[in-house]
Amino acid sequence: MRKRATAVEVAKLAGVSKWTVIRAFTPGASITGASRDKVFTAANTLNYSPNLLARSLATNLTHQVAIFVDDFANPNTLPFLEQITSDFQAEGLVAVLININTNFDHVRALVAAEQRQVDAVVLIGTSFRDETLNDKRVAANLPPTFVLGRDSQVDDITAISCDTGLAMREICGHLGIRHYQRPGFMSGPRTISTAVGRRRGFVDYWSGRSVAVTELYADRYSAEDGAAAMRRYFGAISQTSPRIDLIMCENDILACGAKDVIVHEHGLRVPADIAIVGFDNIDLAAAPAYDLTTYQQPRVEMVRVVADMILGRREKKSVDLPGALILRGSA
Amino acid sequence: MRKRATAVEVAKLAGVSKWTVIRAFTPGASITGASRDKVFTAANTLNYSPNLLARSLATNLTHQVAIFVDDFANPNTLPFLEQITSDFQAEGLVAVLININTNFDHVRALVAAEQRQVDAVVLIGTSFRDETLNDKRVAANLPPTFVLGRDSQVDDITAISCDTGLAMREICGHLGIRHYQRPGFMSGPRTISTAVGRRRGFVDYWSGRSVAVTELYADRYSAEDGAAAMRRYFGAISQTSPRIDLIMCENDILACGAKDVIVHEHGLRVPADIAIVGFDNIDLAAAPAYDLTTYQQPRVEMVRVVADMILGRREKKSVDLPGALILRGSA
DNA sequence: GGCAAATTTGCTACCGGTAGCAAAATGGAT
DNA sequence: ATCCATTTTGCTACCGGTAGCAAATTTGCC
Repeated sequence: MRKRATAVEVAKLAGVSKWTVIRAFTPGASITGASRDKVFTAANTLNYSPNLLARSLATNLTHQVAIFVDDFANPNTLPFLEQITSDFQAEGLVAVLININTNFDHVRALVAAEQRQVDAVVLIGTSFRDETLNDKRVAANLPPTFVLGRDSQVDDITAISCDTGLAMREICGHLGIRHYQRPGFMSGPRTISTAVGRRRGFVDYWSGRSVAVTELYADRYSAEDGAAAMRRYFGAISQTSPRIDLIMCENDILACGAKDVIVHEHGLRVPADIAIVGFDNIDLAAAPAYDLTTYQQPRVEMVRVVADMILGRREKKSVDLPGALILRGSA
Repeated sequence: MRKRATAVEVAKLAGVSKWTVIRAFTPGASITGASRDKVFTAANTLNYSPNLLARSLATNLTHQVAIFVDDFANPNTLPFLEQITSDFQAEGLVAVLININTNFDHVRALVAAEQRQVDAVVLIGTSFRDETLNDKRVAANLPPTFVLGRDSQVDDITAISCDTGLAMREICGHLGIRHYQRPGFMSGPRTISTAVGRRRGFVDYWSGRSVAVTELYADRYSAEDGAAAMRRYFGAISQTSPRIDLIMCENDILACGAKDVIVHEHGLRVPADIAIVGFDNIDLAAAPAYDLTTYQQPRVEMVRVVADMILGRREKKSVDLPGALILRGSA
């Protein structure tokens, strides 16, 4: 790799001082058209553009945002990444993607993010344990931090999420009309608060009508784990007890796994024997094979809100945004 | 956000010079255990860790790698991102995710990457136009650049890909045994060279046996576009002409779209009426609803090779790595 | 043309590290 | 205790920008 030209070299070629070069590249700086032109032609021949590393060091602003993802199994992650990178780039921000896994825990990730002086941290993915957010080292010295698509119990962390209460009222309102009798809810790992929010909304609706909800738990958010949870349920119920006639899943990928087992392993009809509802509206949910009734998070708005908060155009304050019920054949 | 402590502040607290602090944080530096301890306790109370921005500026090494993605519709992107971030983080590298789209073209992306002084650029996703790789501005001043999962016609760009020739021989060998007669191949946009590689391998196999291959083209890599291409095919053939009995798709997501149309819109049986083969082995391909015979790219090895090349542990030279045929019910 | 005001340009100091040399401290042998 | 070799520590200069002040230049006005 050839060494990049610096402002000093451009200055020499253009016959000005390096500060004039800098000014030519600083919008709104005080500089005459003539010198700007001289600088630009020189910069062009040398293929110069300012070194953002040096700029960041001096300004204490990197325009880099760390995106923490711990849920690569969930296809919903990808459209969120697309939306984030696209919106951020339009604002001059760049996304540093950090994978939280067993080899690289949240503490290492936070240290890495801080060391690179990111302007903000955005957590996406549902599997963050609550303890993660409560970690002392987290609270200590953190750039502005946001969680997408789940609640935050931690003051310093701003949650931008889908209005779960509203979502569940809309979903259950629709289901109620269909007169389902024996609802079940499948959530992911028990410690995780997204689950809590969605499950609570669902359970509350039914307990308001004195109906108990059967609870299923998947180990992680993946189709296989959703299928496994469903199999455990079928294995546990006796022929005597009445089967659930409706399963609401915490997200689509669990719902897909559940549907695979319901249809292909038990030959049941959806929604006649068991209705299924998911959450997130992943691409797969629209496939004829799944045809899932689900709920679309307001992804575009959520990301815009985060961007606005990072750029200081909007107060950092947790918000719930309304999503949209997507009616399909499964419920 | 509280201001981070600097080496000078730690030095003051520890009663040493800032260079001693730096040395305490430099593996292999010449420093006594005693002063290292003093420094570490001081650093601990101040929550200090070195500013990597400043380090990068001084060393001309950022340990940041730009990942260019232009194919967020393809679910295969996500496991690649997972593998890359995971492997890179283990090596002390960090991934800067850059979304190439109509608002942010490859030239802007390259400028952004250069300005941030990334150590390398990795292109993933299939939709990069060949012109992208040939762009003059690209060749000019580029950090080491790699393409994952496709060929490179450009010398400066190292291609790490799945051995397409081998893959097609394995796939077609399996198909040949089943005695399919009228093969079709569905590829993505015509300009893209991944398609060329896979299609050529497939077409060559059949032309070796004097069988013509019907060619279908999808506009982009998504299930919808795969479905649309399939519909166009069904719309175009007359009842008289014999239908294809096998469709090989350039990747799984196209294959899924194709299967949806074949099964749900035309009521045909897979593989009895039409066999389907995909490529990539995305999660979805394993779902009972799709049950797709496909080909697994050697993702882990590919990413390790890229990491080795970036870190200078291996010569930068295009390689083809062997993948694995995944036999399922669709062919 | 002269002069004050406004604009443009150049300058020093700084962001927080690193490289590599010089000075100081330590250790071992006599 | 002395001397020399070795290790440790401190220092200057630098990476490529930015901030903000001072000097130089241009402009507007009479």
